[in-house]
Amino acid sequence: MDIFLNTIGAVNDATRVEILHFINTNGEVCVCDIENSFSMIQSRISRHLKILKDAGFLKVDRRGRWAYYSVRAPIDEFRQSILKEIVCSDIKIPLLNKGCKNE
Amino acid sequence: MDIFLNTIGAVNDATRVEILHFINTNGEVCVCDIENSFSMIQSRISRHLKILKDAGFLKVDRRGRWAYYSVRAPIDEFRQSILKEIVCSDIKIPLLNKGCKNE
DNA sequence: TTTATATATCAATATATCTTGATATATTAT
DNA sequence: ATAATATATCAAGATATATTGATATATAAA
Repeated sequence: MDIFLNTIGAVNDATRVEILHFINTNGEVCVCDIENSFSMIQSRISRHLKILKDAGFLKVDRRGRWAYYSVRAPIDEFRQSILKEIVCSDIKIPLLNKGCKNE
Repeated sequence: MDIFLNTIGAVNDATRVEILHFINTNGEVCVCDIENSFSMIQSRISRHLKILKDAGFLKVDRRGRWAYYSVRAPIDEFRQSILKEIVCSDIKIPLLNKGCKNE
């Protein structure tokens, strides 16, 4: 039950669904790209990324001072079906707007 | 987004997951059967059934003074995948304990 | 070593959701 | 018509979750 509710709880929030859809669409992005694209404060983004990662939807790859997030692969059938439903639900996401000052 | 979150929100609660699994396992049951099997007060059961029904997981059939709830059929692929995950998640449910005084 | 950038986490507040007990409505039996 | 049973809904309090602003840590550049 705990794992199920953790997975479901992660996508029970509009902000996280948008972020997940954004990463699924754009591939690997860093936190400041999301921050810049969504115009949200960094602590809010960071918190939601952690929840999505802990729920098994995202993985993170740290390189230099950046944390690159992407959809975990391979991903199990259930999480895949959630991602599919998000894609089919025609959810609006902003255009990718790179936010890093140096890279 | 609203429909997606409504569907997800319905199964983002341990009580509702158990009730849904219970109905999926036992077939058509009335509210007092659930009340009696789960030892929960009636208003709580009734509220959760409404949420599951409004989210497209359950249907209700009123006969006499009883309201019989069952899993909606046919059910779409996404809700089906959620039901499947609940079945696979080995969630504990009580035995069916009929609660109606007359029928 | 100092400064700027990137990210994570904490504490406080705001917001949403759940549980309970009371009440309302409907159906059936007496 | 009255009483019993079944179900739904509301208001109040309890609990959980989200947002913000502040702070901490780490990397890299100057």
